[in-house]
Amino acid sequence: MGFKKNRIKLEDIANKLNLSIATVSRALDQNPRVKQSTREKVIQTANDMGYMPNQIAKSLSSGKTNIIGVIIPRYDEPFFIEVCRGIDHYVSTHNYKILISSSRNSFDSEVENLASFERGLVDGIILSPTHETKTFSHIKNVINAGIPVVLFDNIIEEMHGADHVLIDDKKAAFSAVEFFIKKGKKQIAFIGGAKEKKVFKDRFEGYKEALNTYNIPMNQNLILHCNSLDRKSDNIEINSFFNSPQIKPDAVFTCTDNYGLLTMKTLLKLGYKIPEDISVIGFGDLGLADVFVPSLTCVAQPSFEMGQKVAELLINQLSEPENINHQKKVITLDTKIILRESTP
Amino acid sequence: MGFKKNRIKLEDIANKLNLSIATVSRALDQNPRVKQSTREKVIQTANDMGYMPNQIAKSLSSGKTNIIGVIIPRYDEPFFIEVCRGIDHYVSTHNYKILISSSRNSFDSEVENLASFERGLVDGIILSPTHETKTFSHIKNVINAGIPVVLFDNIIEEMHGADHVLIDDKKAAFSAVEFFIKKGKKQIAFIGGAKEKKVFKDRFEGYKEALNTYNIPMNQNLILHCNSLDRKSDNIEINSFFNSPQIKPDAVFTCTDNYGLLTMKTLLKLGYKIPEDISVIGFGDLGLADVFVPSLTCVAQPSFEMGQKVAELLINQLSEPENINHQKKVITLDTKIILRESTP
DNA sequence: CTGTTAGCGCATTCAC
DNA sequence: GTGAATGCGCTAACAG
Repeated sequence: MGFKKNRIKLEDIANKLNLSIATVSRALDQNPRVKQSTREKVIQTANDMGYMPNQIAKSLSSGKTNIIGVIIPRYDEPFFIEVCRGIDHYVSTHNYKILISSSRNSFDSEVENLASFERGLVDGIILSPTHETKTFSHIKNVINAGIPVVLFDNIIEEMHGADHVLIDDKKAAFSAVEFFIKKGKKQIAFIGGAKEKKVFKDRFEGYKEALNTYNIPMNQNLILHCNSLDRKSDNIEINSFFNSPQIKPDAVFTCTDNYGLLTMKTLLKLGYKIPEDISVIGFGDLGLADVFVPSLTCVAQPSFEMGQKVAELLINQLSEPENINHQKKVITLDTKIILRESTP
Repeated sequence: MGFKKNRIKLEDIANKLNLSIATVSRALDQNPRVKQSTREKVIQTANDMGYMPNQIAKSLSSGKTNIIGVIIPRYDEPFFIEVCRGIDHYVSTHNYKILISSSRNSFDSEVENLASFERGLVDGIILSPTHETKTFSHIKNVINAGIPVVLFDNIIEEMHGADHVLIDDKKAAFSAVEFFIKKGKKQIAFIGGAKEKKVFKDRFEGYKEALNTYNIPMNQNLILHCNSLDRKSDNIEINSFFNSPQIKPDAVFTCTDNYGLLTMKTLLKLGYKIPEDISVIGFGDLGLADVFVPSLTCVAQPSFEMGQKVAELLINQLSEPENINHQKKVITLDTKIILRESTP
């Protein structure tokens, strides 16, 4: 039993003032059933003695910790950090804190993290599933255990049993490609990530649909699905893609900002002029899209807002009288294209 | 009193097996003082019944939460995220989790966050002080309350009462500027941030000392201390700095990667060739220093390692028999220059 | 090896 | 208005 020094507790205050613990507790709790003069005395002595309530004891007694658990696939992705900022921003005004952990893009780790949160440490959970996550039962279990879960990004059909927030990836990609087409582009390349990941699949769908809609034949040589997980390898893949002689795109739609920047880097090195010879659109609008020369036109994803929204959904569930028959909510946020120098 | 559904507890298992709660607890706890057959029965039933230990109850009883509180000045700075990754990496192997909160560069908020952690939620605290933080008493208080605190980055003298991890900012800046000088540069510009911030002050000292050492006169027109707090305003400041006609530097040392990238952006727009006309060195080596065209030479700061180290110091304190007369440790990590295209 | 008992610090019901 | 008693779920002495 490790004890934090000689912490002051309610009992100490009670003894000093010849009051009961209950009264001291009530006095500190804004409970009206206590004389004004007593309250003042209690508050005064509490301050003098340097009293700090024990959050753990409070939690055990009250059944709530005022902590929200957040599970993201990785830390080093500005998108997730922005979402976390949004979450933090919202919940902090409701007296909650967030406990962030990373699943490191591993399903097993996601399950582990959930289990750890289920041990009563958090009142609710916000989760962004990994691309390995194909099933929903681990999440369902937590919800059944009485802990609300709200999801964002990368949601698959099976998960529609929980509230979630996402953007319309297909539509967003469609509009970016449509933008190119309307500018007269014919050879539009697509650069995405691992095909198993829902968001990349959807964006690819949007790409295909745009081409279809405008009767532009799809060319497999203009399509790249990066499989690597770090930027260095991405760079290599993208490099060799554009170095292939068969490829002569006049526009590139990339599924992340990083892909967009790496694409521009590669193209510049190859002597292309952007946007004169070729245009590029990225996806996300975080990080340094606006710093690069030329700056990168992007599909802007409302990350911060997504965090706020997902937090709002969770807090709402937490303050509902009882989660009986909670009506599942799906929120789709809008994206928009931010025009910069990489497009005409 | 909000209750999590009908959670299985030790008592339920005990009842079902006609055992005492204590025995069940011991069986689940790897305690050797329990018959093998009993242990197996208990573990089996616990699994069958879907038992999840209540972390809060455990914490109250044991006096430790296995949570480390982390306070950083802001989320949207890759440096801090990297440090957090390092912390997480280290503590997760020691069965700890991290609770991150941001002081939003405000001293008051830092104090608040500390107080909140002092309420018994965390076993130890890792803190990176804001640049507003000029005093140490709020930290001292927490330490006196028996909660170990380890600091990193932006440490001032007064704080030497706590373990901390930092880099030698002055030396790092000195070596970068020395690098320029040895390449024959004479007009070396300095771009830093708010002068109140310790790290910027130290880097400026290093800059001055390098010039001094090599008998190069310092030119006030070549020095910029950015006062803004966001990238957009930084951009404006840097822009107007280089647009001033008096300025003709042949090299620029910047105190962050972002300043470095913004500087290159500005210079490229002005028609400079990098590194032919002018060289640039950034500081940090995070984010997209290697993606930019040209890629940015940097003083590399070992952020992830810093996180690991600071976590190690904290965990060590937590596992010491008693914090009696703990010998304060100061760890200085090495930096190195990563050569890229922005320098000859 | 197992059971009994007594906390951990606070909130809350029920008396007075 | 205030106090005494009970419980939150689990750990850890102390017995046996």
